[in-house]
Amino acid sequence: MTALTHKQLWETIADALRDEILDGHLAAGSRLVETELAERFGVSRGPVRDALAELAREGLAVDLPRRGTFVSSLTEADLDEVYVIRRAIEEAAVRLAVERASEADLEGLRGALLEVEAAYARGDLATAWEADMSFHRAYCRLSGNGRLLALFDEMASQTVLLMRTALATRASLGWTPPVEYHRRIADAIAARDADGAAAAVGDHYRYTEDRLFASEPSG
Amino acid sequence: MTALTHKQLWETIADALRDEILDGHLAAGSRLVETELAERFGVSRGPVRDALAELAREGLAVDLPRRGTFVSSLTEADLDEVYVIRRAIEEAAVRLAVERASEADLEGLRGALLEVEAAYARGDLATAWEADMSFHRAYCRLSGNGRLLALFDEMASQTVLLMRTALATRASLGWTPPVEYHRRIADAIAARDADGAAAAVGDHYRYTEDRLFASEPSG
DNA sequence: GCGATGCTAACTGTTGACAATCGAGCATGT
DNA sequence: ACATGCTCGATTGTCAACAGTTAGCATCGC
Repeated sequence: MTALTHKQLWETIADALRDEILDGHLAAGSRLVETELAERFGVSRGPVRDALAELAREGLAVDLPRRGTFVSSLTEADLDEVYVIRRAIEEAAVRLAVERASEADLEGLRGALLEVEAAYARGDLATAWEADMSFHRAYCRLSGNGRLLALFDEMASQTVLLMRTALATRASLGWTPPVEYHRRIADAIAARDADGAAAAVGDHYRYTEDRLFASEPSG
Repeated sequence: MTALTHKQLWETIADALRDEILDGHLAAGSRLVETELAERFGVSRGPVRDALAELAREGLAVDLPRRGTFVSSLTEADLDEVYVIRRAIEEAAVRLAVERASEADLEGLRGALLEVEAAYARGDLATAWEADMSFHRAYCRLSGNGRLLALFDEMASQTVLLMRTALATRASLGWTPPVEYHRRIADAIAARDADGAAAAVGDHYRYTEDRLFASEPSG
């Protein structure tokens, strides 16, 4: 807690609180008192205030006016909501990407795809997840729609957020990398096949949601 | 500027600034100095700070760390971006609405539709616009996806925001109410026809975007 | 004359204190 | 015993001042 070069102070506070909430150290419904937190972090209430606002924006906390801020509980339904939105915006994204992507863009997309496959192949789940997200982000960027990309980023962070809750165990159980879907998406974009790309994205998410929600991993 | 019962102080400040920006009194690129604004509104820098953060979230201003806040310029491209996203999430919304809507829900949807048509019929553009938005919001609510609804609300406010800029004149020129599309959407949902509903939403937005962007309103 | 360096002014990020507001608990009246 | 009103404590919303940083400019050296 010493250096803190430039990375907005309240951002680091938000990170710390986010970790505590997701790790279960702060139970759902707990009160987040500005004064307490300010003292605990050794700062004033200003940055704490901003951090709480950020958490509220992310859905991790809820702010009752004149009452205080409380940590909200996240369930599987939340993750389902996020996936529905991701599917919708990514289908739109690939349709635009098909029209706008240059050859260099397509090359970059293939590169991202290879990274995902390589990471999965050598069993490096951590980087595989990151590369996975980067791949999705890549074609969202190719859409040329800044707001769409920002939206994806928001939903992506929500995804990793929700994955870190109780769902984490369950999600990691029956997980099989959706690499083939990724390849289908990339190929369809390269072939300038909008419908095919959108369908591939749809199949990707149907597959993922089935893995996560449909059946209990009781075997 | 006296009463201000409870409606968050910074919200009224944000409203005032938003108006000034959209009315052109604050040119794009202008600096929004916290101290100045605080003095102008007769408050401290705290609420002003929150108001500027809100404007930044809305995309009306951009915040450079340690530099200040500047009003950003909005173009037709922004409105196009918003419509792309609205179409994507509303297509997803109607698909969900088809599965979840009760008979009472469908009745409410038809009611909203009638309000839109009535307002358009008697030439009351102002309420027609509001009713129009309410209709769209209605089926987004029926999706049962809270995040999706929140997203729609955000995009809806962005729409009215962008409509108030220079686009306002242009938009109001060649405008023809897309009532038939509304009816198609409502009917498809009532018929539990997911593909039809999504297609209707798609056609609606294709029509709207054509009206707005495709051709200059040069007669 | 031109580039680098140090200064200055302005603005943001942060701080600790003050005031307004809300909920809980208690006293009081019925 | 129950409802009602009041007071008190706790907590947020707000404020004015301080410190750190950045951009712009003048000065100095080459």
